[in-house]
Amino acid sequence: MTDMSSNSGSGGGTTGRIGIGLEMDATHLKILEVLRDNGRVSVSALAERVGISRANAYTRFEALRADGVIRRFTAEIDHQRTGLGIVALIFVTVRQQMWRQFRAQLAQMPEVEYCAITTGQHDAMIQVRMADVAEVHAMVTERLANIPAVKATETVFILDEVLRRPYVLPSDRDRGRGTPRRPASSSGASSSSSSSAYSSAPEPEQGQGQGLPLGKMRFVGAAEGRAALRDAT
Amino acid sequence: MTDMSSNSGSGGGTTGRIGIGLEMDATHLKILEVLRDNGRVSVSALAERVGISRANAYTRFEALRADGVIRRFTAEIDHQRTGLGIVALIFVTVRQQMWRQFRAQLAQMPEVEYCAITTGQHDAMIQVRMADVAEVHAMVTERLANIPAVKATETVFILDEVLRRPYVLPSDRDRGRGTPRRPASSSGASSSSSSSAYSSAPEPEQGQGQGLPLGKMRFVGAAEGRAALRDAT
DNA sequence: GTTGAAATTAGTACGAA
DNA sequence: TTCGTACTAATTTCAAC
Repeated sequence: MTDMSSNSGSGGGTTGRIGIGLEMDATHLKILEVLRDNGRVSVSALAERVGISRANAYTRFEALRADGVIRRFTAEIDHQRTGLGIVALIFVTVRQQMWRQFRAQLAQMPEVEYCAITTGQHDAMIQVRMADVAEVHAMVTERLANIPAVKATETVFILDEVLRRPYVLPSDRDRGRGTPRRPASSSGASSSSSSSAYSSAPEPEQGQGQGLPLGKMRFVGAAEGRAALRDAT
Repeated sequence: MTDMSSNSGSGGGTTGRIGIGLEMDATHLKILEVLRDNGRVSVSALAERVGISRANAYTRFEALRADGVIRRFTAEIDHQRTGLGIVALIFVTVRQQMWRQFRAQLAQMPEVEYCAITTGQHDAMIQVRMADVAEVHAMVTERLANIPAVKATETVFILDEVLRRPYVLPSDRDRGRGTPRRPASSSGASSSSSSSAYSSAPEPEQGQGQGLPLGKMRFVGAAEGRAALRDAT
């Protein structure tokens, strides 16, 4: 369920083109904010909290839903309680031109909570939630390994989930600290946007000092990482 | 908001102890299933879909909420439409014994959607959602770099989010394929559980054949990865 | 885009199985 | 525990402003 491959005919999905058919004004964002914290509020209460009339709230609520800005409503649950307390990230290297098969196989695995195509050393990251560590091992070696599209995997375990917000909104950054970067509205993307591969090699462990801003930072592009995997792994 | 550090006094958060104060039977799981797909269903409709009386549905619904199995209800939104179409993963190496500070700084960053402490090469993974690539760059170099607890970062971009399920339930695996691993109920964890660090060095790029199940798989433990980072990076 | 009233539905409290 | 029913309170819908 919830197959998000709609925004990706073949490759680049995350290229911003916002506000198709619905102008995202401040009121709409405020509605989303309320709905993020409490997805079960009545539209009446929603109207009150946002500061608009009920009829207006109904109209906007339905518009957001119909336009697809709101995909669905869901419950956030405590996975410890349901017995799926082990979380793991599986980084997958996919054989080229077998993406379609990889995607198809993925849809058959209900224990996968999240899967994203990434730049960098690996091609995809999968997040799974399991009852214990042995199950993760079984999943990786028995199920993922049997997919021909999967060339290699690398698994790390999540020891603690520090932060888990339902989602981020453009209006959030205006609150955090005094860093309002963008007006958060209107049309096209701004400033520099060299689509995805963003590489800049760092100095190899120089200084190790306290607060050196740059130099310790790495933006791993697709080509660089894949070469490194071939040589060093 | 939504600080999940409650289940982690210091380190190991994801160690399963389920069903405290509430017996998770099949009915409860079915309720969660319905609520995952539609968090706004009325309790009446919920009762009908689960196959119990309304009174019972109210009781169980409230019990799940009060017991913390259901944390909150939220809306799933289309980030393209809100103007935050760029997603990035930032892998962070944290200076030892500066975790508390790292966590505190993280709470101050509203653009962070998810943060998990991981085993492997890095110490933590942060997921951010931004308007464009430049913003990610600014966030990493200007904000993360200024946190003394942050020793190094590695950023990859998400090209496409293939799958994004609200959450996984134990009952899901019984549907996917014929692999019902566990009865999904009752008390303690089972079988082998060597808490977290799970290491097993692979053959260094042998064969590269089509369907070799093992050997291509890597379980990266904490110690191994950190040593590799110190030497090779 | 807003307010007000009717119709419907949701939430609560009880007793019975 | 769970179910069924009746009562109360709220929400949604629809109208006119």
